[in-house]
Amino acid sequence: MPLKNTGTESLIKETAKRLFFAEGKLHATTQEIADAAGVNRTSLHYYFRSRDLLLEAVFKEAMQGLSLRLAECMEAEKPFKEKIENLIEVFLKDMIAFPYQETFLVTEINTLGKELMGNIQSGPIQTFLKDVRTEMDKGTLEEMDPIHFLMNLFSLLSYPLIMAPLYRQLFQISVEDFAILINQRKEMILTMLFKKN
Amino acid sequence: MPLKNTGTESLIKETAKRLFFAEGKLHATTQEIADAAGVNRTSLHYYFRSRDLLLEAVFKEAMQGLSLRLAECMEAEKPFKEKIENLIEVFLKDMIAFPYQETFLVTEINTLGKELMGNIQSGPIQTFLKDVRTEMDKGTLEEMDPIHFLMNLFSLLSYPLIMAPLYRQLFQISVEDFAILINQRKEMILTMLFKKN
DNA sequence: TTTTTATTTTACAATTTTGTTAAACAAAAA
DNA sequence: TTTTTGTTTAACAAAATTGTAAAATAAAAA
Repeated sequence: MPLKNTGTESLIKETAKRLFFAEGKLHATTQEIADAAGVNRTSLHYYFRSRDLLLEAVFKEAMQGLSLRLAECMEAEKPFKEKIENLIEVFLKDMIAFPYQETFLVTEINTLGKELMGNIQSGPIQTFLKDVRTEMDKGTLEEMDPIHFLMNLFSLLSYPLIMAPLYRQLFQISVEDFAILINQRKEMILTMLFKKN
Repeated sequence: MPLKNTGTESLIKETAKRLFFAEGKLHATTQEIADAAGVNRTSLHYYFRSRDLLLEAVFKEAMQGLSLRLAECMEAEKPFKEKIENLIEVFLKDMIAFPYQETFLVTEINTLGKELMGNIQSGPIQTFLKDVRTEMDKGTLEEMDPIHFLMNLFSLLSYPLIMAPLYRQLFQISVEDFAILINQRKEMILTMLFKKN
């Protein structure tokens, strides 16, 4: 079964991801995607049959990637604090490259429905939540529902990057100065999350 | 000049806001908006001329509202900590009602361009940033760029509500349990932001 | 080489979405 | 009452977007 595999299929998918996740063009048309990929729009139908199926493929891959990244960070064989440090680095890097990935996921869930996401491994997260609880018992973390701890972590990580265009206006700062601020956030988040003493 | 003022114009605008901001239907069509409002689609053109102009109206009003809410919270005649408490209450309430408002604003900025938002009063924010700096000098707040403090505040406030559909899956919790968690966040955010001693 | 097969493109069709024109309607003014 | 004016609707037109069929192309297989 000889596939020529010109790479067009993944080119289209990656281009769609770039438009959706990196550039925030959440309602990009098939034409816009094809143009950005430098291919004929019909190729998009050849490989994905319809726009909806392309979106579904993009959605599922993103979901799977997120799930995998989470699991890898959470199951790493490291002391708790190092795990968190690594997690911050990994997700900060991802958010800088693809700030609108999560936004895409949520809005697609809202429109296409939640059936799409069966791919989530909730196991690693549940065990990690227990690790968080253990740390709280040890006294290294403030007492709270472990879910709050994780939500706080991802809030502090993601939100500023998602809302960058808005906050640059509100705070009247340049793209460069904003980038500097973002680079300071890893350390800052760590001091926010862990107890001082 | 007697206007009959049947309220249709604002009905359309409020319905659009509901779809965009509350239900997260970020690509609602004019037909969907008209149907949701229970009016003929042509009325939408009668009052707003085009879809883009309706979006522009919605965008500008939301931006103005946000700016106003911010200014009112920040300029209030209260001790700093009470200001923050009030701000959390105000914005948490708003985020519960309209979780996708900020998402809408950012994605529209990305597509329609940044020309739209001239309406922002940056003055109140700038003076408030100085207040934050003063509090840090007093020692009630952790030392950091005041912009970080504000970004942290809004991150912790907004992000969990924006990403609720995603996080409910990741954490495997029901809508009800999630709502309970959200209700705990005001107190939790306060203890995260202010120094313990 | 010819044949086969996967891929790409062209041309066209169908559907969806938006926008316009003119008529119908309803309430206040004359 | 009739007239006027603002509002709503119906019917139609235009544009944008998606989808399909078949032809052209190019690379591997025979």
